[in-house]
Amino acid sequence: MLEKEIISWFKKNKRDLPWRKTDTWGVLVSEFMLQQTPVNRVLPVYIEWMKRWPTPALLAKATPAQVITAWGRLGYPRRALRLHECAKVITNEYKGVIPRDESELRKLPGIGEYTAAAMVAFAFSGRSLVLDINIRRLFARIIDGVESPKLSATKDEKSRYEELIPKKDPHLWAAATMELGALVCTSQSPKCGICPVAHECTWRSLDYPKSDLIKRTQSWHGTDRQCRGTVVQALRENDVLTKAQISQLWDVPSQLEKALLTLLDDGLIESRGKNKYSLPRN
DNA sequence: ATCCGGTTAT
DNA sequence: ATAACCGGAT
Repeated sequence: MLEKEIISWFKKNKRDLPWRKTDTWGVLVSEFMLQQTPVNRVLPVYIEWMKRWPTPALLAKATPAQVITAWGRLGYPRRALRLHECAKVITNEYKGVIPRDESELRKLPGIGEYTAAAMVAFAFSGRSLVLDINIRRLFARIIDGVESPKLSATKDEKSRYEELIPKKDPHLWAAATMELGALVCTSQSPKCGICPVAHECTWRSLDYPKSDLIKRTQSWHGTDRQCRGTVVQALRENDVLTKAQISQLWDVPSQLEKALLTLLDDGLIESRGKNKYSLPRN
């Protein structure tokens, strides 16, 4: 029985993560940070963040510059802005109370399909279909007998996995399958030797057929993303920078020009007078 | 040089 | 459906 084995494995082996013993706001902050960023990198930033802004109302009063700076080098700083916006909406339109309803959660900035489901499960101990890449990979293997899931979850995948959610403690099922996927059924060199359900894993029974899926690896050096990241980091470290100073940071002027425009457009930087830039101050 | 990860805009 | 969006670890 998958459910019993996975949940009992979870109870014995789960990591002691700070967002597993906090309030709904703490869970929300952690989910934003964990979108596209591994646990180890999130941990220190999360701790400081919650110390500084322990409620949505407090974060709502911060400036974008403070928020972007506190986000540090987690990557994709638009997430920091969205979390900030989210805190403002929760404060102003929900009286500071994070909604428990999945469709309400979906309306908030930065909360998509995954995060809404994760909040229902992890913040409210409710029933929802939580499908992150770890859970999808775990199910692909033990249920479907393939090494890797599709790029995005199909309707078929969703309806079949929906039926696996137990009536009792559905949130434990979400947490346990995610943890098993993250710690044991890893993408590279899965630890089948310590897997509580190795004996009923379809992929294993088939002798680990390889997926021929080509997973495009995103390049980094010399990309627009690296250029943007370089500019934002420089502005974390300097209140104001002239365009001349910023130009020193990147050797392809046209690319830098584009980065400045998109950063302005995203609200990640602002123009301060003629040819000067800073993080947004209000 | 490759790996790991959701949301949003088009 | 596809593209754009980060950066530390290995």
